[in-house]
This record gives sequence, C-alpha cells and structure tokens, in this order.
Amino acid sequence: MKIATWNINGIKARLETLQAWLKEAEPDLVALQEIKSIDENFPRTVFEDMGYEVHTHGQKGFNGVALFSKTPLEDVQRGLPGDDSDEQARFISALIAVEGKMVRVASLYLPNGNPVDTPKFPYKLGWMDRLQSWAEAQLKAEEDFILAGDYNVIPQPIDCHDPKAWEGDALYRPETRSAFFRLKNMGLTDALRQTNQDQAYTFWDYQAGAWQKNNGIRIDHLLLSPGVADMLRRCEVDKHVRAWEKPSDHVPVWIDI
DNA sequence: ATGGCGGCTCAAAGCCGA
Repeated sequence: MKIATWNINGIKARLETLQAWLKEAEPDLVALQEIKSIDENFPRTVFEDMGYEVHTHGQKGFNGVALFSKTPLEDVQRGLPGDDSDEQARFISALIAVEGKMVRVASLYLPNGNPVDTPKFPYKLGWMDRLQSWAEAQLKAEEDFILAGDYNVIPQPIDCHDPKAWEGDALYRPETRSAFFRLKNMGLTDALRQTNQDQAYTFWDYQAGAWQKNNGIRIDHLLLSPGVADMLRRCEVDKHVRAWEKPSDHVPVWIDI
C-alpha cells in the first residue's frame, strides 16, 4: 500500500498538477496540507471520479488538510484535541485497513511559528505538545498510526543546505527540534531517515532561485508507530514534481507498506 | 531569509507562508 503526504499550497492553484501526479504515482492514500479552501468549495468530484474517497477539513483562505483514499476510511476525526479555542484547520485523521490491520492515518499541518518573538511561536510549541499527547494516547490504546504531513520542522543539520542560515528560525529552533525528537523518541520511526541516510529535501522556496540552487529543506515527514514501522518497505521523495509547471513549493513524500 | 515568489481575499493592496 502506497501512502503519500503533500503540501499542495492551494487546491485551486494545484488542481491540474495534483491530478497529474495522482495519475503518475497512483497512491492508495494521500494526506494533503494547505488546501486553502472551505469544505463546500473543495473540488471533490474531480478526485472522486479518479476513484478516491475525499475527506476535507478546511477553512477560508489558509491552512486546511485532507485525506484521499482508494479504500474506505472509517471514523474520520477533524481537529487536533487539546484546545477548544483553536480554530485553525490543521489536523484530520481516519482509520484505514492495512493488510487486515486497522491503522489511524493523520494529515497534519504543523504551524510555522515565525516570527519567534510573536504569539505564533508559542502557538507552534503548544500545538506540538498537543500532538505529543495525541500520540501518547494512541500508543497507550495500542492503536497503530501514521503521522503524515508538513511538520515545519528541520530535524537535523543534514536536512537543510545551510544550517547557519536557519539558526533562530522557528523551523530550526532548539525548542522546535527537541519537541520533534521528544515525539519521535517515544518509539516512532522517521520513514525517510530510516530508509535513506542521504540528504533529501522536500521544500524549495519560490524565491531567490532556491530550486535552481538546490537550497532546500526537509520538513515534510511520515512518523510511524512501531507496528507500521515493521511493515515499512520504502520511502521516497518525488523531487521531480518540483520542476513541473505551476509547482507547489513542497513535493510529495510517500511510503510503501 | 529582516523576504526577491506565489496564493489567497468582500478584488486592491495586504496578509500569509517558510
């Protein structure tokens, strides 16, 4: 089973690109981020016609996440628990059968957190605390899971072109990275890093020729619970998609389990 | 990378992302 994550940076702007990639990659399940659409306006029939179940958790203008699946999803849950006042659409999860075993798959869009001297940075760290609690509850309940999405976290120096340039940035701050490793060190597997020790970026800024200079960062991740990690065969980054017409600034990352 | 691009919005200039 092929499960992918992709920050598409707007469903309206990426309608053709997303269809082209789905035809080429043929994933069984896709976790999307930054759909930038309310649920009512999401072009669901385009993807239903391609054989996908479509579940969205959107909001106007910004953020928004979705799950597409070729096999039926159960118990779709919207929003990350732990703060009823949080109105940003950044988390959706559902159960999917993988070789007869039920696994909860989540599409997450972790807050950017910049600038760090504004409420945005504590909001990011608070969100990461809530994600930690979510994962702890999952492990306690012995429900296997896949946390797929745009984490806005550069885990290690190898995950960016110039670590010095990222010092102080919310994506690379010590608090951010330690929160990421606190999550991972509960026993989760970083699918890409587990299967590939080389540098592999998932995002290149639109500005300053970042793509041409290969000035990228790895911020899109799939974290796997132990039962899913046991099934991991491959993890790849579809880097070539960044060179397409009208690309997102992120590229798809996928696992084969 | 103190933001040069791109996408969004009560539709023009301003906000947001990373």
